[in-house]
Amino acid sequence: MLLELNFKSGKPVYLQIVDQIKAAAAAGGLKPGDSLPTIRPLAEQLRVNRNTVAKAYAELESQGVIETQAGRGCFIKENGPLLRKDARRELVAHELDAVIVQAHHLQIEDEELVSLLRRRLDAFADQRARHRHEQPA
Amino acid sequence: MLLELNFKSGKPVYLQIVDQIKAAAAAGGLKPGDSLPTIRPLAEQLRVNRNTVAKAYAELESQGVIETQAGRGCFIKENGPLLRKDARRELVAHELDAVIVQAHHLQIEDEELVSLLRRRLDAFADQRARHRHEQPA
Amino acid sequence: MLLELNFKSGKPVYLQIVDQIKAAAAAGGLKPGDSLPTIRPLAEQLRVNRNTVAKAYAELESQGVIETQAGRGCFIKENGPLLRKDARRELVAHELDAVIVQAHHLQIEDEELVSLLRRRLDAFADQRARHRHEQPA
Amino acid sequence: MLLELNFKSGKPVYLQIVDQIKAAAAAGGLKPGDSLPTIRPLAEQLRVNRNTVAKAYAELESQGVIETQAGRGCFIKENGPLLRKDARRELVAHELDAVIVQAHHLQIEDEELVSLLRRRLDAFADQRARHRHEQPA
DNA sequence: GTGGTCTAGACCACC
DNA sequence: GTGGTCTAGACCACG
Repeated sequence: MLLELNFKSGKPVYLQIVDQIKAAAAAGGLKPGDSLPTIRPLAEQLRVNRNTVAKAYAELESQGVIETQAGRGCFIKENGPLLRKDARRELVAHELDAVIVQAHHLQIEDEELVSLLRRRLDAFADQRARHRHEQPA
Repeated sequence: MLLELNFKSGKPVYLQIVDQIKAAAAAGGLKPGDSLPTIRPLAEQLRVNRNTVAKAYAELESQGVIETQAGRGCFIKENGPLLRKDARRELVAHELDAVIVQAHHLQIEDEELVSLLRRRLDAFADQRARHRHEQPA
Repeated sequence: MLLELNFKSGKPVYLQIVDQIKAAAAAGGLKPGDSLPTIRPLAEQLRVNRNTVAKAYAELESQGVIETQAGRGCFIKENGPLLRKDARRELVAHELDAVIVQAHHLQIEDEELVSLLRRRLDAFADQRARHRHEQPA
Repeated sequence: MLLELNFKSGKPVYLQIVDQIKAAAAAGGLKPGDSLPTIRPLAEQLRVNRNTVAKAYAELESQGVIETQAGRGCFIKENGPLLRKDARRELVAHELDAVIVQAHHLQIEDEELVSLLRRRLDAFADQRARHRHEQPA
């Protein structure tokens, strides 16, 4: 688990933490049940205030990505599907629309966008496979 | 020129204006020399504070997309530097990664994501076709 | 909108705010679109730090009860059902179980519990009716 | 004497123990003079740190519910003040209100809530019947 | 004016 | 040791 922060990006630090942990979970680097680094040491390592990390973890918990047990630590959650399929698809569709607009600005053809998506999906799948291989549990 | 604002997206309103105008310029809806609506009527139409539109125009000018001629109005400039293909692809790839992570957390399969993308692309194409039909100009 | 805090209850202040606003919304005292008191004045009135109120509002937003528009204020949301029926029922069932256990301890018969629930539901319905009557919009 | 802990509820574990023992005492499941399980086996059975059970027992003693006799064990004391019916009903009514608010936000109809309560009551009754059958003691 | 982020430091409850 | 709450005060982006 390696987090990299960019203090100049304008993106809130706590959100950078949130997104990187979500990405690690999605890529298989963090599996359900895994424990996250505890707040204080992580804050120290990242040269950030304790509360900033705490806010990131709180956000992750409210998004249902992790589970925090006061006095024990924070853990990656088993993911139970809470939203109904339609709602989930709509959320993603909304994000896709933003990408499409952006791609259109940048004069990237529709078919190229699709193939780009396939390539990135493959990259993620590879990562997950590698993680499975490294820690066959 | 039709701007659509989303007040709930969290994305700053002035940036939505900036991006949509840039998009229209990139897509050919606005051509070099075309005049933009003046601040006051546009603000009224969008139900937005005049400062917000002014800020958007200022941002566009500082990015070299438009040119304001005091007392006359604002005009689209000759198009600025277009990024190299690789760079543009990388930008979009980065955005796609974020969507992929999100889709994974929402337990949406890879293939479903691809088909969702295709469907949204089709929807956009339809829209464009309809616009061309309405304003054959 | 009148909030009353109990600083000795052990219950976090920000949660007291959250619960009272949720209750007001459920009882009809706050309707979709209504604006909430802004953070700073409310904090002053409640003799609480600004951040405490902000945390309460953030929690309300993440629960989908309110909508915050930076620079404008916070508003009660139109409620769109996000979770699917099953999941919602399960959440409530879980809370009911806790009450049942408690009632059982206190030697309150099943039938009495049901009639107690009916009485409280009626009380809420009355409140809502009164609010509708006071502000027939 | 059957204790059920919920590690995810946010409610401190030691308080869950305290409340359930108080409840059992109030309901007559534990009578004055009855002995409580000793700390170590109970901690083992509940999969909890011994300190947690010890803290619960200390709390119970300080509340005058139990009495610890060094070297012998812990016993239920002559009963403290049993709450009047009204007071007990009010406690439960207060908890029901919280559930009603929650149900309202989840858009669950009043009648559905009542039927949900009935269903959960039945489930509990079934459980009790099964327990009686298994341990006819 | 609004809300949002971050820091710093104190205190608490829990395990 | 863990996470959670609250305070106080600074700075920023937005309208």
